[in-house]
Amino acid sequence: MQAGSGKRRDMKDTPPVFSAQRVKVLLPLPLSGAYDYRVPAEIDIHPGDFVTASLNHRPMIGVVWDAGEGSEAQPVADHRLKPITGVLPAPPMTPSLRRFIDWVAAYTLSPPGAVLRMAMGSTAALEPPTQQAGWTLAGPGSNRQPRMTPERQRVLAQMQPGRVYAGAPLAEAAGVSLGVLRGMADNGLIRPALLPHASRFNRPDPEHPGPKLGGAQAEAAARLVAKVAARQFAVTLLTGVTGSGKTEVYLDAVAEALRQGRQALVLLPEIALSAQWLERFKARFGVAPALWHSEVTPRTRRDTWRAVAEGEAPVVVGARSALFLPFPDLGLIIVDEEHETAFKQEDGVVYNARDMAVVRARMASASCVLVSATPSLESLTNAETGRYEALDLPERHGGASLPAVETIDLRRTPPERGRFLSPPLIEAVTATLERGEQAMLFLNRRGYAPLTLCRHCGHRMRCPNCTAWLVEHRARRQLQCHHCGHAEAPPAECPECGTANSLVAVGPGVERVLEEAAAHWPEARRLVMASDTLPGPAAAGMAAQQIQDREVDLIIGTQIVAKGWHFPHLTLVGVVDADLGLAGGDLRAAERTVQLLHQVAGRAGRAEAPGRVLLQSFSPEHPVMGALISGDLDAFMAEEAAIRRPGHWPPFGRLAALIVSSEDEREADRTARDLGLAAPGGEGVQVLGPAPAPLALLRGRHRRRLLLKTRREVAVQPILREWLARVPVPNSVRVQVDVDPVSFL
DNA sequence: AGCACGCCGACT
DNA sequence: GTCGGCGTGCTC
Repeated sequence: MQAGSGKRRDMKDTPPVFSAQRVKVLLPLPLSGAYDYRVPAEIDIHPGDFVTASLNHRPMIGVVWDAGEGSEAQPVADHRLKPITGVLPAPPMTPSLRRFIDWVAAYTLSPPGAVLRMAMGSTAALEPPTQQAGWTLAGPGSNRQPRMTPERQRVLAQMQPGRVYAGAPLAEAAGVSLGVLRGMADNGLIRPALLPHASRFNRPDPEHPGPKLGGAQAEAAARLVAKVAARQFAVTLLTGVTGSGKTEVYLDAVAEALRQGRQALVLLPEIALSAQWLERFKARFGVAPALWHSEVTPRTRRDTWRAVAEGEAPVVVGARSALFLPFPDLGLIIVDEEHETAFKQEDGVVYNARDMAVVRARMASASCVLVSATPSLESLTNAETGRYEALDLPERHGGASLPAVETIDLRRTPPERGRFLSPPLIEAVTATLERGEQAMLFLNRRGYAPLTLCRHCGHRMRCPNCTAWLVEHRARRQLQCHHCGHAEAPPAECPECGTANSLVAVGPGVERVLEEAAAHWPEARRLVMASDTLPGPAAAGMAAQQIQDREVDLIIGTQIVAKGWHFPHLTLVGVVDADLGLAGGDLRAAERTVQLLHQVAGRAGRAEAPGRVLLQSFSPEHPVMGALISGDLDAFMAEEAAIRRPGHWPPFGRLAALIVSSEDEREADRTARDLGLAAPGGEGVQVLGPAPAPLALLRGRHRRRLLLKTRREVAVQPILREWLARVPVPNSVRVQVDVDPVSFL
């Protein structure tokens, strides 16, 4: 064929998917849409290609996007178009992922480029893979006769012709130093070579002998396997009490995805705390899966992204951002602990990974499984209406019984003054420790005390940047704000009235419970589990191991102890403040408290010994306590539904929040008021606010909230778009849109 | 996201 | 007189 103009003629003859000379390129920046670029004649372009082009005289990597339906209001004139400068040697982004990005952008009202940025992992991932240097046998051709030492012989014994070996493992296997290898190369015994594209991702073996599944488990697993084998979009809600073996059931579905030659993604709310989960995966498949979360190093990140795109990583376990990885053929998405609010991303693109997982599965014709012992009302409602299939595992695996839950009425049996453990709880812990069993005290509050107060003038130590008290961390001799980074040393005298030694700690945190525990049980080996005492996955995994190995008698922990750990020797859980999550006007406060405390309770008594759970409460008659005592969460959730349905609160209606924030309080107020005056209305549409956000001051920004509430059948996005377009927002003010808010802060 | 362009304080 | 502070605004 001819080159040059001939090539151009060929391109013009191809079906006009989009113009031969002009393509839309989406750049990973928060721009309003894709930009047009010129395609040079010598470059072959396809939708989804990763391309380089310059933006504002800077080289950028973007993705060739499909031609939009409507043209831009003012398209850039042909002669002003910049050219595409190259196509990167990476697998093109699949139509399924491109549609997903567009969908998420439209749903969350985010610029598509901001969503694309999440899907690009890092731009370094798009460069060709690095190749590692190694050694191979020199083979015939060298007629020299180098000296053959025992070291050198051991090296040669490790090597087969035609294979390339990495230096360090080879030297180690032969029991020699790297210098020996270098010397052998100098003598022509071996020569340097590039290692083949290293696959650091082992292929999990679906037929690896895993744990045997019981009757109900086997049945549920068969249902999930059938769904995956159908290669169609479907959503299943898998529920079952703690210890019923949900993980093993859905790992069977993962195995089926592997047999189908498709990929599987497992989303966990906090991957950093998943050491025990990974062990179960290895027990089932023989190898570890690929990991994806914010703490993965850039190098591994890049290799993982690449391996996913090339189909080399068949199973990925990750945090919510893994949802945007470039799977070429995704067959299954598992969302474990689907009720967890950690799936909601609150900054940048505000999205809920649990909900978006369903969307991604739909676009990939994949199966999606939502898993929880305490499912959200959203998912339960979807199961009830038949949108999701419901599968339930009713019993604890291996015949273990659920723990007995009781309340301790703090009005009748209060702790001693200035203490937080009531006599019945102290007695129960003592008895448990005397039997040689483990006990746990749960309090969802880090630090020593949530409030520091001047007993002389009543001054409270508060954060200069946020509407929040400073939390005392006594071990670090600090007062910390848990919302921004602010920390200061505890002052010797009250900053307000100047009285010395007048500041007192009010209320408990885990550190203070530890102090009290040390006084009651000085002999017990105590361990605090909180996000600030267990920095990172390794520390959390080690702590769990210590507990399993009975090197700890008493665990004192915040909510991280609720996260799916298996503590076989733990028989007593004491909840220091069961009322804690119920304060504040949050729509989901009761639901979340039940979920959290039920999960904590589930840590007790998993093995042979039955468990006992004691809830310290000032309102033991509260429905939340009733639900925990009876264990009938279904009835509790039905009651929640009955409360929310008449007012069209989620999931029986839709919500979107507007957070107006500015460093200038008056500007924030004015914009919030303008938005309120321009509020949309009509059938089934209501706007609440503006009102100061519960954190009216956060990181130095004044915040106001408006809430759009609509009937379920109303789409909120067009309403929001028109609303925001009507109101001018000054540059100093930011308006953040949160569709389906889960937090009311 | 960068990186320019733009108007007001302390230096050779 | 300039060097430079980072506030607004554009990038096909």
